[in-house]
Amino acid sequence: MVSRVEQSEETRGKIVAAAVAAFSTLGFHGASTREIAARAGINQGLITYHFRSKELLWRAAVEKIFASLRTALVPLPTSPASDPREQARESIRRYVRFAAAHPELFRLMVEEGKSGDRRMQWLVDTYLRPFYEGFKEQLAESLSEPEQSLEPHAFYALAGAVSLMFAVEPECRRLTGLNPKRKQVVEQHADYVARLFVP
Amino acid sequence: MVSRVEQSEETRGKIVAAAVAAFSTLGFHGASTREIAARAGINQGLITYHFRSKELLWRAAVEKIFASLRTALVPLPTSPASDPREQARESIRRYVRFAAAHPELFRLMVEEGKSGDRRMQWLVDTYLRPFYEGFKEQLAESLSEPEQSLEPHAFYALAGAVSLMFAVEPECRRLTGLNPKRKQVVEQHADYVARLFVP
DNA sequence: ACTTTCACTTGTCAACCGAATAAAATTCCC
DNA sequence: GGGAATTTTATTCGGTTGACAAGTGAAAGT
Repeated sequence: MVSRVEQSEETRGKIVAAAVAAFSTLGFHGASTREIAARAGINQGLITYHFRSKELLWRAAVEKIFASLRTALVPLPTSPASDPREQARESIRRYVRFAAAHPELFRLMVEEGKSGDRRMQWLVDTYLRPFYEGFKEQLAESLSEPEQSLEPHAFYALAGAVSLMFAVEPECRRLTGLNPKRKQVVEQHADYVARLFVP
Repeated sequence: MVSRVEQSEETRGKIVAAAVAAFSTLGFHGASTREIAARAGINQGLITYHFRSKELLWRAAVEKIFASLRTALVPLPTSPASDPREQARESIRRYVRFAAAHPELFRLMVEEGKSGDRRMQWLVDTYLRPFYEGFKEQLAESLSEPEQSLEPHAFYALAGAVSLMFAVEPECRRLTGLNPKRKQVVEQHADYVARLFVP
């Protein structure tokens, strides 16, 4: 962190991290650049300097979220011996672990998916569709069920079942007394959802 | 609609209806009283007049959403001949139909559930917990599975699987080409989720 | 008929926050 | 030490916020 470029990249990183949290919980309009700067512990002017505009910062935040999603779900070295259904279950478990560690993705997708504006369209076309196509392929391989037209239903049912508990973590805590961040709770949810979709 | 009270109640109704839509899509802070008044086609001053404050209007909006949920899920006259598992499936189908007709509930719950503030606590204690307790009872009756500790997982998995597709309707449209509001699509989702949770 | 009540309208206020920019200060690199 | 990249400080101009006070008109009560 001595060099200037490293310092600069660290600053950008702090801003994007704060932006991810702020945009996902407060929405695009609700999250002000001042708020983001405060959370990042940096100066508000730096946001314009590094990202030119709030919208471009938002895109950088979305990029970061999907980058960590790709990292988390990168295909494992397929052990040919194991049951394809068990592989599918493990994929779902990994998705649950990601949703628990990064509730921001679901929050942001719901926040943006409610409206049909330009940002949502960009988000779908740029990041969500590739992910969805990958999901369809994996579903076809692992389960090989003939209900092809059910793909949208399976996709949204899975995403919702996997993520909701972690997206509304404070609510879940108060309602059930369960802390969704505890590793044991995450694993229980992972196993529950995995067996639900791949009995 | 000649009498003064009828007129007044109609106005209150229009305001609350607009508030439900606005709060669920824009959040509490994002929805301004002016915006709500515009959507309701009434004067902004009337909001203060009828509800005293924005917060009390928000509570009225929440009350209205949960009232329609209770109406939609009121227990059917139990036909003793039918399979309890099929009854459970039908309950889930009715929940799906409600989520399709009223995506506002899920949107608002996610919007508020993300934070742990006073509004969320009031919402959980006043409306969500009674609903959750009812859900647990019905689950115990219909399925009588020994996995009691899985209730929170089942609850959130079900709620997410049921509702997400309709909560992000514009996104779903663009991503999949499917219109979640079409009756056929709703029924397909209802059947998919019902069979998923009660095979 | 006449007064009171009440839903409603209009106008306003005082505060606050919005993103973006410009200029000044600091730091690193050569 | 000169110059460039990064960061800070200060400001601009604008718009929006929830709430309220005073005024209007029509229905309700008597």
